[in-house]
Amino acid sequence: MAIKDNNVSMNLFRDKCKEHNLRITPQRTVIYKELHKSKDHPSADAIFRKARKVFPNISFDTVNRTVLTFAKIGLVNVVEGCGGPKRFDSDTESHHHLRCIKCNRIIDFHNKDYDSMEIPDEIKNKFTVLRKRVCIEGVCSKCR
Amino acid sequence: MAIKDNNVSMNLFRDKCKEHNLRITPQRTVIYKELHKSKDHPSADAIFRKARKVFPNISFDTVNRTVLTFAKIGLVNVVEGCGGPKRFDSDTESHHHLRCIKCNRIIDFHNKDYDSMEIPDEIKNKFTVLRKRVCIEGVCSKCR
DNA sequence: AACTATATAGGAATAATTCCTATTTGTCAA
DNA sequence: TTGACAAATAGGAATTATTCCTATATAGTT
Repeated sequence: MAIKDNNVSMNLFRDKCKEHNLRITPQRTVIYKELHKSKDHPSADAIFRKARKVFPNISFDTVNRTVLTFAKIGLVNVVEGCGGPKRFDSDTESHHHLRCIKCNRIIDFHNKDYDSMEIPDEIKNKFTVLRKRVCIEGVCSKCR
Repeated sequence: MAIKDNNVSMNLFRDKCKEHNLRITPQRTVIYKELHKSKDHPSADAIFRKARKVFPNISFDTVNRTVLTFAKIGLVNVVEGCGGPKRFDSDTESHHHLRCIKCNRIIDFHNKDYDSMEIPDEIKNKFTVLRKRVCIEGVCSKCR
C-alpha cells in the first residue's frame, strides 16, 4: 500500500482538496506525494518525470496545472521569484525586495537592521556568500 | 549630447568595460543607460523595447547578451531567483533559502533570528505581507 | 587608414509554459 | 449501486523566453 491513510501530509492533501472542492484524482495524489518527498525545490518538469514512472501516460500539462493549483490553495509555495523572464537590477548596493505576487512588481526598500543581520558561521563555512537579501512577498497597494 | 562625460554611472560603465576588455559600442551604451534609468527591475525584453526607440534595428539577442554580460561583470545584478522554470517548495513553514548561482541549487535553512525580524510598519501599511524570507546567494560547496 | 578580434543583426532552434478540445472520471444524489 | 454531469485529463498546438548560429559590421589598435 503506497499511501497510508494515517499519513499526516496525505490527510492535509485530502482536507485541502475537499476544502476547495478539488477532486482527489490518482494524478493529483501522485503529484502531491512526489512534491512532498522532494527536498530540492523541483520544477514542474522534474515532478512530471517522477510522476510518469507511476502513470506513464500523464501529461505535462496535468502536472503543471496541478502544481499551480496546489500553490493557489497553499499546499505548496512557488519559490520566490521563480518563473517568468530574468529581471535586472541596476542598484548593486545592499537593499531588499518587496514583491507583489499579483502584478509581479518588485519594489526596492532599504533597511539598516536587515543589512546588518549576521550570516550564521555554519553557512559562511560551507558556502561562498555573495549577497544577502530579505524578500517580502505579498500584495501591493495597487493590486489589493 | 546624450551622454555626459561627467556622469558618474557612465564613467562606471566605461571603467568596467575597459577593465574587462569589452568594447564600448553604441548598443552597449544605450542598454546600460536604459538599465540605469529603470527602477522597475526590467526584463531583457523591456530593455529591448526601450533600446529599439534609439536603435530601431537592434536585435533582441544583442540586448539579452549584453544585459547578461553586464551581470557577469557586476554592473547590474539578476534579481534573485528570476529566470528558469518555476520551482515548488512543499515546506510551507517559515524558512530561508541559500541559492547557488552556479548550479541553481536551493538549500533550505532555519534561523530563529531571521524568523523574528520585524517588518517595518511603513511596509505593513502599504502592503499585504504574505511571506518574509532571507535569500542568501553565493556558490555552494560542490561548485566552488 | 588598415587590420583584426569582437560585436551585431536576423533568423533558427530550444526550453518553459499555457491554451484548446475531445474524452474520461470523481462525486453526488437517487 | 448506478447514472448524470461537472470537473479533470491527455495530447497536441500555440505562445513566450532564451540561446544558438553565421555572415556582416565595427571598435580599438597600429
